[in-house]
Amino acid sequence: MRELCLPAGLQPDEVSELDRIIQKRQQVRSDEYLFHEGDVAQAIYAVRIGSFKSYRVREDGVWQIVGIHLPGELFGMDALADQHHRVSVQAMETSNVCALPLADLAALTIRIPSLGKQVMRMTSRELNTSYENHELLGRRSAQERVALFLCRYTDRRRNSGLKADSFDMAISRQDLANYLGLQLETVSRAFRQLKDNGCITASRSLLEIKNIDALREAAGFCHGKTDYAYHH
Amino acid sequence: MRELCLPAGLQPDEVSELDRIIQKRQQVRSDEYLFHEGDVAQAIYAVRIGSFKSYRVREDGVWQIVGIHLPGELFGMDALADQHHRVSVQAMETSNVCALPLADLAALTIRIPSLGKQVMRMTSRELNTSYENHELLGRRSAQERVALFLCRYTDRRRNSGLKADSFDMAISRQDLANYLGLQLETVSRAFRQLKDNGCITASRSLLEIKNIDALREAAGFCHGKTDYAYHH
DNA sequence: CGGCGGCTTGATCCCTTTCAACTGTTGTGG
DNA sequence: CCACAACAGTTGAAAGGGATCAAGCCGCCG
Repeated sequence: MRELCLPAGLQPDEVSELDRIIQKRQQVRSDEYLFHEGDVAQAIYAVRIGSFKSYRVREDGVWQIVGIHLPGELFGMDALADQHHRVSVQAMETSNVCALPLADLAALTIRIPSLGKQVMRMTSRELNTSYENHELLGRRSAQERVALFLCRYTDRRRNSGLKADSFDMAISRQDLANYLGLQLETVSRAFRQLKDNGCITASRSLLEIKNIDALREAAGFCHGKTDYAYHH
Repeated sequence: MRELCLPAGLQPDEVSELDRIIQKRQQVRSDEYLFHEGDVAQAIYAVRIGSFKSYRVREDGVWQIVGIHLPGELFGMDALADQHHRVSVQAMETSNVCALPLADLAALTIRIPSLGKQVMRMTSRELNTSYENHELLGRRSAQERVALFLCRYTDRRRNSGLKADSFDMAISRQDLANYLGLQLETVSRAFRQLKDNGCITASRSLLEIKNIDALREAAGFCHGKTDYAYHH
């Protein structure tokens, strides 16, 4: 956990205590599930390596990705309302997580109050991300959605300590389209336009940000920055 | 606070203690602000009477409503990540809220651990609502969006102890359209179709649910229920 | 009564979806 | 090691749904 977001704001001895209890680090292969919608919650999870998607499935089988989780981020807090998960979570690549069992969490929170606060902070952050997604889906063209997604995604990668200007997108076009409320063909066309404008280069999975300012412009920013600048 | 959701799960003496501290009940007129995006957070709020909208404003002045808050619900948790609000909140009608000052909250949470858990629960719930909104905006037609909104909205009214089959919509068509990622003309047309199908009757602000099953069908439900059945 | 704002209705246009064909990459088995 | 299958992504053409523009309606308040 040491290098992750969760312990931020804890005392060193508290981190040690946390470390002793959180021994559950699990390796997860691509496409493997951590839990399903409706499951009784066992734990919340911190991403160490890799990335995950949260999604909901309708009765008619249509699914909708509602969240993407990068290293240092927490997920599973959807179950804190009533102990039942309301999304399913699946790895998008070979990944590694820390599980923080809910049983332990309750006890720990009493001994280490700042831990509860930290979980609260991460949940609030996820809420804001979801609000931003609402805004993204609200009234934006296909190209804006894709460009804005890339802006935010690279910012989040940077926050997670990952390469942000040239990297391997673990997210398939299909998943990306789904997340952005578009068809995969539309996403493909948006990528083409962004390539033609010199904003990016992209092969199957390797993505390179060539001109971040042009990308921001395509995302509909007047000027200025993406507002992902949470200070740690 | 007594009749609200927040104290659920607290001991009677804890509720009394909470009651003593939460004296800040404020009356809010329609369109009045509680806080703005960027403000340093003073408190989180519980709706007692009325309703509120959360929204974000882009640099170019375009705004997007991302949340709606009914009696018994909490809002303002967007600021728990870094003490700064990331949405603005405005009353949609004459309303009444309890403010729970963050300064007090920290101290209280230590004395009453279940209070922290309760705030956590309500935040998780808001997160799920936002995920549901993502799903709503993702791949649904205009009519489905409006019908589904009405299903969820009436369910939430019921949970809040309000009349759910015939009531006054505090939300303007403009706001509703914005929330649902549509144009106001499109919402108007969706209403017309739902009226013609006998699902609802609607004048300027009075709304009546005439046939909930037909409404659910228009919302794209195969069968079954809206999944707002959080148990208190 | 008259005018304003919120809402409705109509006509046209445009962007995204849809359907379909094609390309290219990955990986597997002969 | 190559052939070929299978899959992910790209590109094109046509269709449809919502946006946009414009006009009209109606309830409300001065």
